[in-house]
Amino acid sequence: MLGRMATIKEISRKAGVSPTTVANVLYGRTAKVSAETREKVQAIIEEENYTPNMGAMMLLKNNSRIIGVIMFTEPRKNETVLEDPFSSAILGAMEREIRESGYYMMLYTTSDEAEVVRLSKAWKMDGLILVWVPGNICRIINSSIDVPCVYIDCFFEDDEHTYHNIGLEDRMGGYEVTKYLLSMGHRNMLFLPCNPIFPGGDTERFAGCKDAFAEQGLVLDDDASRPLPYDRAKRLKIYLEIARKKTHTALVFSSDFYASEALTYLQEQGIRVPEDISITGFDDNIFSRLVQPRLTTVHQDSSKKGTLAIQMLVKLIHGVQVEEVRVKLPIWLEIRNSVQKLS
Amino acid sequence: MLGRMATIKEISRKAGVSPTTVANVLYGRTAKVSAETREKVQAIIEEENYTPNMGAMMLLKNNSRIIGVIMFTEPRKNETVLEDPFSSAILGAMEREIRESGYYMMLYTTSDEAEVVRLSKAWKMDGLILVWVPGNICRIINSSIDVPCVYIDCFFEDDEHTYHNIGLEDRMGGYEVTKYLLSMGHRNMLFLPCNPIFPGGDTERFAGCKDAFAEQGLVLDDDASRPLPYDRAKRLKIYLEIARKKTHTALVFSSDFYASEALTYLQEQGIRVPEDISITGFDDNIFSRLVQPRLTTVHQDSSKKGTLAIQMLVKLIHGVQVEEVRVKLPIWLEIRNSVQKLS
DNA sequence: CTGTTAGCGCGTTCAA
DNA sequence: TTGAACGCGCTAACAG
Repeated sequence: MLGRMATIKEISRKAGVSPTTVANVLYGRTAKVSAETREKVQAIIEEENYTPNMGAMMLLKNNSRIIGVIMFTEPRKNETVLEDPFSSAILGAMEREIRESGYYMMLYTTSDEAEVVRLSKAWKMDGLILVWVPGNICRIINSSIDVPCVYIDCFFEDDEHTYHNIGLEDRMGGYEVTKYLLSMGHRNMLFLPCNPIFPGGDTERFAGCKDAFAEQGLVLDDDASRPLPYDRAKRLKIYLEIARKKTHTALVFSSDFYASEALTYLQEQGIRVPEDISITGFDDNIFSRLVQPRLTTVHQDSSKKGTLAIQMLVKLIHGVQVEEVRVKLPIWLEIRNSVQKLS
Repeated sequence: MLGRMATIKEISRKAGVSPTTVANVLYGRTAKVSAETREKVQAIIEEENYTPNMGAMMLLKNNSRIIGVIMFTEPRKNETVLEDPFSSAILGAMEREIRESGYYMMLYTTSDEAEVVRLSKAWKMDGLILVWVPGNICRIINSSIDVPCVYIDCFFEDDEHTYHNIGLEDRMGGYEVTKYLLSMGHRNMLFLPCNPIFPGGDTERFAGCKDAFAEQGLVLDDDASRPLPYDRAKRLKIYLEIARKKTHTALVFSSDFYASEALTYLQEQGIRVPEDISITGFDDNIFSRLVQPRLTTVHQDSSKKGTLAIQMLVKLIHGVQVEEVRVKLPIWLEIRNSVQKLS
């Protein structure tokens, strides 16, 4: 307990045996140690609360039992991604699953693939979780890293590598919400993706919106998508501008976070939701149930993404073949009160 | 880039020099290496994207540059604490500060102090951040661990050890909000702490509530505090029961999370806020600005807690004396629309 | 002046 | 039941 952690050498000295004998006791090689010695050594091991020095283990086994969790931030985005409640749900689930699987979690935020490679090798990581990594960088990482990688919400540009990904029925999400809006009489909708730079989930969701239009023999063109900036003040300006123009009857957001931000702000500016403009979200997290009116939104299970990702990664680490390489978790539409029926 | 990380030995072999020469180049001992050799070796180092094996470093230096971030969960609380937006704000700030200070972040959730001790020693951690640790466990940790520890939102039972803590003007928070309620004519308030087990911030806040009453020559007795259970369904039942009894005119919550939960739920049950009952929050996070009416709440800067904690820890690691051992970050009352003026 | 050999830190296994 | 050797980075001491 006190002072520094006991080493095998110290324990062996206290017990008056060799380090090898201590190791034999530790690993239950009873055939190699007399019962008497075994008990004496065991007692000291417990007394000293012995745990191996992970540095020595790394050197010896060439691995560390560390799972690196890498959250990609975009270079332009200065605030930390972790503050998003969506990532904290995933993170919480991962921490738990990593710990319960007997691994350790190293958390790192970056937008530099070289750093990821260096980190994983310096720490002899057993595996990596990569969240929101752009497709071109996934390719670099997969060809530079030789330990298992599981991606979360990533989209890949090539098929040279086998990518393991935990994703979502994004396209179906866009489709479902748009189909609903159409059924409520909306024809002029605006899609507001979160992410101004990378193609990814947002692109898929917008494709789903188009699908719903096409199904009705209608066309939703590319002008109907307006990416949101990272700066809150700029976003608010955009919300107001759009609502005042009255060219759209419905705003389709790609996250509950921005949807509730817009809803709240527009109300403060005297614009009624859904009477003046309809709003939909995406995620079905706590935000969608706090605002008044409650947000009609697309449900997804964020924690499950984290849990599944770790379970898949641990399988890969153990060399178990994973049948489903690209998981797409189901979504469903959660209808509440933020959409107006148009006559 | 490809395959495993290059070792000094491999680089020395490629350059046709000894490992020592490579080390001399790495550490800029120019006097010991000819300019020609230096450049040749330097080129290979960069080409191979060399980084030291952290396991070897741990063995050599007896530290790891790992900062352990330990989130205490209560044994009864099964859900992960990380999903709380409050902890994600702190966490995000810490991740950033740790990375920018050149350390690595290992994240771990537990309620077992022995595990904390073992973890910190096995990994030769340079320092620890401990969040929401009960006082009796702080004592054990401080006497068993010989690396710097900085606590966040902890309360200590003894003065044998020097505890470094980043906390909040909790008592002042309870005082300010209660003073405001009194000024609005409320005399029957109920304080609803988050944490049914440990004394801590909630106790301080409640003491602040009593201070405000005492200042007016009034008494707030212990019945005016009702801890909330972790089970959501049970909480909702409590909210409704209290509101229906009409014995209290104001509910003083210890977090925006529960305050907005209650506000939303009571509204769904046909109870008007603040006309039928007033509600106040604590934290001033996004929740308080999403609900309608906006929550009157006590402001605190969660991210700053994380940043300051890491800055203090890094100082301690570097052996720098820290003048302010127990930081209490300021709070202020944020008045919005969830409190009714009583005549 | 330039470069090398030797040895430490720790846990594990093979050969003795 | 034990000594020796290995994995890797770093530095003190030493050789060319």
